[in-house]
Amino acid sequence: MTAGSSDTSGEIARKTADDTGDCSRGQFSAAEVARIDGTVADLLTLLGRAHTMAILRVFADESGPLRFSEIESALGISPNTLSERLKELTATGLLTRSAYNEIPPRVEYAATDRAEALFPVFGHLADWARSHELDTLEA
Amino acid sequence: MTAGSSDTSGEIARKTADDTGDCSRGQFSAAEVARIDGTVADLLTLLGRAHTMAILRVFADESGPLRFSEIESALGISPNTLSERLKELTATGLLTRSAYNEIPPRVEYAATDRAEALFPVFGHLADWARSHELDTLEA
DNA sequence: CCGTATCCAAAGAGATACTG
DNA sequence: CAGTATCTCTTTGGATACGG
Repeated sequence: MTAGSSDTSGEIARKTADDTGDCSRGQFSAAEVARIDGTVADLLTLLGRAHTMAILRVFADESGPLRFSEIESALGISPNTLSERLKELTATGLLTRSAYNEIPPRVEYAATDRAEALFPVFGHLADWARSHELDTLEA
Repeated sequence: MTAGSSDTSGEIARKTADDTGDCSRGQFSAAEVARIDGTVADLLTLLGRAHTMAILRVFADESGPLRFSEIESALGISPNTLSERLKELTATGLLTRSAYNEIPPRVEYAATDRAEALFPVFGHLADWARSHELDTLEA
């Protein structure tokens, strides 16, 4: 990581002053940009999947570890779907999984700092949605 | 769906209040938050679809109107898929479509201010991806 | 309690051919 | 040139039942 999250915030604050989002371009090689581009696309694909945002929002709301059944009953989704989402989110390092060998067995999921670093972006998206007042977003 | 969640957006904003000094957040009704939440989720679903990010990146790169065949050959995707994405993007107000009755016919697509306002968020996502150096994002 | 296995229905995306 | 019409293959998500 670079000099910490403060420089990221600074870059974010500068925002649209000069152009339309090629703040990553110019100082990075084409391959670098392509790799980051793919990463962002993959992330958006994951976030776009059913219930992923809802799951993350539950974690942002509770700001503490959650158990499988808690999320399941909070969202009302089938266990296999929830299991897949949790696997994906732990695989990308957005959630951690802690299993305790107890009876009854207990497994706790918690949001990582990666996820916490991502939450502000959701805030920016919410700002965007609010300021532009979309109403035709339904396909 | 998502019964029980109240002011999720406000919580997110408070936890990470070090962001770009953007507009006020925290005092919105549950219905308001729910609407914005759905809008953001819909947006992410759209952005997560195949080629959507690539299409928008082409527009961010060229910063000018583009024709159907230009995008088609630039990305190498089938015309029906591209047609769907363009319809979705124009429906959400991210692109405009201008048809000219000429021979040969000419149609130009251009990014709207909504899209331009969205590009910085992509920059934030890129910053996030870079600072956290994801490598396990592939499903 | 925490999942996995299996099956099924629906949506997504590409290839190809064709029209105004 | 700018799409649309089919067709097909794959991916995804849910219901249900069962196992550690």
